[in-house]
Parts: sequence; C-alpha cells; structure tokens
Amino acid sequence: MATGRTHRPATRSRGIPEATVARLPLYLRALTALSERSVPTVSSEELAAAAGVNSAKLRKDFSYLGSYGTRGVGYDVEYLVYQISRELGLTQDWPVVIVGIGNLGAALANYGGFASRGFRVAALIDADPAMAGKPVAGIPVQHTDDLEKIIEDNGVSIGVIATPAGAAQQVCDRLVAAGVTSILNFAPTVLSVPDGVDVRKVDLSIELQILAFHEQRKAGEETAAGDGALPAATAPAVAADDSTDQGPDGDVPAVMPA
Amino acid sequence: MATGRTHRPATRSRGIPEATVARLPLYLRALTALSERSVPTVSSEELAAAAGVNSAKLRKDFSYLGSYGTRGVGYDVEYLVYQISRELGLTQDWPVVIVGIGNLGAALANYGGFASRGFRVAALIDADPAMAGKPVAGIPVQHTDDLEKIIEDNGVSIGVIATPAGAAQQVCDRLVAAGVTSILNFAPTVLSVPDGVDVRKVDLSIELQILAFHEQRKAGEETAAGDGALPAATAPAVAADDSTDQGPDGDVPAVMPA
DNA sequence: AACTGTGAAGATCTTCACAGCA
DNA sequence: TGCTGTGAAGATCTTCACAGTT
Repeated sequence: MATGRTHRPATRSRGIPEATVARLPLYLRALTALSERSVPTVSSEELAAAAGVNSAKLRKDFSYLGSYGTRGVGYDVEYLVYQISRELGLTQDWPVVIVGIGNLGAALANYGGFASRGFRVAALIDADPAMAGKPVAGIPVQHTDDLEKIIEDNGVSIGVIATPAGAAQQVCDRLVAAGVTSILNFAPTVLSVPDGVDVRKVDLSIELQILAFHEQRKAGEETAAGDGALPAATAPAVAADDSTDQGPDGDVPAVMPA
Repeated sequence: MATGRTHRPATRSRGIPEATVARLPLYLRALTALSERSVPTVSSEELAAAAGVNSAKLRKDFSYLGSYGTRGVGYDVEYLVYQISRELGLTQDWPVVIVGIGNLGAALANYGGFASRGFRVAALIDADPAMAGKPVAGIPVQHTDDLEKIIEDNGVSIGVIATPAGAAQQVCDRLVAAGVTSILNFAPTVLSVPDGVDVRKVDLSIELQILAFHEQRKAGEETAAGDGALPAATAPAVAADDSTDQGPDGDVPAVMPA
C-alpha cells in the first residue's frame, strides 16, 4: 500500500525490496532481545526462528544490506542492530504528532514503545476545545487550529491520524500542506495524498474480516474434508510469517477518537 | 504472515488469493458507502478509485469470486455487498474476546465499528483482579482465571490479544487450547501457534519504523537528486494501494495494556 | 459504446540448493 | 565443518490489453 510507491525509476543500487524493509523491524526486535541477553552472535537459523521467518529469507534480506555476517559463524548481534537501525533511519530522532486524542489516540500517546526507538511524541492535537491544555500521557493536548504551527515549529515529518473517519482526509491534507510526508492512518478511510507522501494504514476492522474469512473456510473444511481421517498436524509451529498481506479497514476507525 | 498459511494442498477451486482476500474488506467498505447513498451500480473504475486500487486489479479480484458484474454496465452495489459479505463470512455473527484491558484493550472495546459488521465483543478479560467486574464499554471485565470457560461458553473462535508482550504467548496458548483458531495480536511478539490457527499482528512500532525508512530515503534523495531540476509530480493521487506490505512490530505493544 | 472478465506478460517475493569463505 | 551469500527456480501478485457481452 501507499508505501511501496516507486517515485522515480526505483533506484537500482539502494533498492531494498519493500517486503524486506517490512521485515527489518522484526529482525531488529529479535536482535535487541538477544543484545539485552548479551548474546554475541546468532546464526541465520536462530535469528530467523526468533523473528518467525525462514532462514533463507532472512539471509536474502540481509544480503540487500550488505555482507554483515561471517561464514561459519553467524552475525554479530551488536553490529547488526546498528546496521539495521541505521538502514531504518532510527539513529536519528523522529518527532511525531498524533491527531485525534480520543480513546485510541490517548492509548497511542501512552504507548511506551514510542520513545524507545527513535520516535518522540512531539505533540498531541485534537479538535475538541475542551481537550486543549489537558495533559494526556504527560503531554498537553493542543487545538487543531495550531496544527500548522506545531508541525513547523517541531519539524515534524511523521503524523499519526487517529481521528474519526470523517475528519481524516481533512486532517491529512493539512498535515501534508504543513510539511508532513509520512502518515500512519488509523481511521478507516482511503487517504488521498500527493506523490511523495507515504501512507500506511492500520485497521482493526479489516484484520478481523480477514480472520473471519479464514475462520469460515476452516468451518467448511471440517465438514467437507470430514474430520477424523488424517488428524492433521497439531504440533506448535512458528506462526508469524511476515504479514505481507495486512490490509486496511472496512468500517469505523479503530475506536472512535475525539 | 501467519494468515496465508496453506494448510493442506491449498485448494485449487476455492482458491482466492490471499492478496485478494486482504482487499475484499476495502471493497466492502466502499460499497457500503455507496449503498448508503443509494447508488445502484458502479463501474470497476469508480469503485477502484473509491477503494484506492487500480481497476484491473479490482476486476481480477472480483473474477475470483465469480462473474458478478454486467458488461457495459458495471456491478450492482447491493448484490456485490452481499456476495463479498458472504465470502468474508460476515453474514454470520462472530463472538470475539479481548484479552488485556489496558489503554489499548479499552480503546478496542469501545471501538464502534466492532459490532457494525459481524463481530460482537463477547467478553473482556484481564489479569488484574482489581479490574474484575468493572465495566468497560458497558461490558464487565472478567478475570483471566475464567478464560477457558468464557471461550467455551460463548463459542468464541476469534481472540484479540492486547496484553503486554510478556504475557502474549501464554495468553495465546490458553486461547488456542480453549478452542480459539484465529488471533489478532497487538502485542509486539512473534506468537507460536499450532498449525491451523491464524494469527495476524498489528503493530504501531513496526509501521512507524517502515515510515522512518522511507522518510530517511526521501531526505537523502533531496540532496542527491538535487531538488530544483524536475519539480516532480505534486498532483494529489490516491495513495492507499493495498497494504500488501504491512508488518508486525518491533518493540513494546501498542500501548501497555494491563 | 461502455464496461466486464481474463489470458498473458511483467514484476515481486519466496524458497531451494549449493558454491565459497572462515 | 558450519554457516553465509546468492544464482536460479518457483510461486504470487500486478498490470496490460483486448476479446466478449450487454
């Protein structure tokens, strides 16, 4: 979605596949955990298991970043953490604004992992005058009227939209006009943005619908395949593949923000 | 991720591509909006624009469901809404439990769109004894001790995990053991599940990291490509493609649920 | 004339399998 | 010997372009 947009001929050299980029955060998390346990090196097999992907895929992914491993040994954990962080642009600080401080917006503001890795909540913005000044997660909520000024003053380039669907496009337009070039959209709307602006969407409704689809199919198979014959595998296996399919929503925004 | 899992030889006939399934909710939402405006028919071109995808893709997607359109005319909105709903399994009611009623869990419980389309919050579960009995979104929170009973009594097959990362796998195991076969995971953990159980993950941290990657690249291009020559397109264009890349997280769960 | 449905080409992504280095 | 890095095969997904239908 919106992300993989190839503005320009899609650079050949710096060309890290979008699917790979989407997995780098996973690897980074697994590596961070290893780092905290002071594990010095990991093999592609071990790391792949921790990240829930297959080892060939992981090696191929890393090959796009360069040759950071050592044959016969594996990868140096600290070194990889640094390289991936750098590649993802996490060695710098990204000020983020959250627009729409309702249930979800407040939950996001309280999200601990935010600050943990390169991101900092620079401001909370809401259209409700009654919210203005009220602190959420220790940060005073500001009114939408000042959106442009806030974006500019803080040099914000990443915005999170957690408003109701109806307000999303308008908020998006203002964010973009003010200089934001990356948007994480929690409202169940398809946002229109100029070329060069990336949009990613997160939607509870869509996810549930996709699960329902598979759930329904399972129910059907039971009857058709006749359960009983071929007990089917039940041994625990790593599930998380690489979510190459997630999709946006379908109805109302995840929680009705202010 | 976990979803596209092809248990069994991957049925040939009923084989709707995973990428298509992920887009059906998008189409459904666009169609529902048209239906509310009493629009009788739409062309693939119009619907595609509303859903933020390209029309050829939409037509191909629909072709997997059957031939529901009329050449020279388009698609009957009501009919398509029904067909897609049926395909997604939304013509039946899916009881859902949310485990971990912290900031995020509460926000999810309050999510209006939940009930709107086939889903019903059957129960809220939290490990904090102090939460027990307290109503959230009008539903009394129940203690984790009763998890199995709740799942069985309500015939729940879809569970939402909004606990801290540390508790996720354990909760997942219990949900699965009690009969849940589809899980929506908001905790930043790779869940291990038996074959046949679908897991989808939603992670704020991952999404932001992916945006940061592209954001960083944009900054680099500016300098390299030398802005000035070739002003580049700036005309608003539909952004939302089809989120075929979303990924799971990387650090802490979206908001620290109880 | 307008628009769907789809074979075929193209682009991406995944997985295999093994050469090559430590 | 152990494990990475990667060409090549395979699987999916996307887009084209046009035949077919109303």
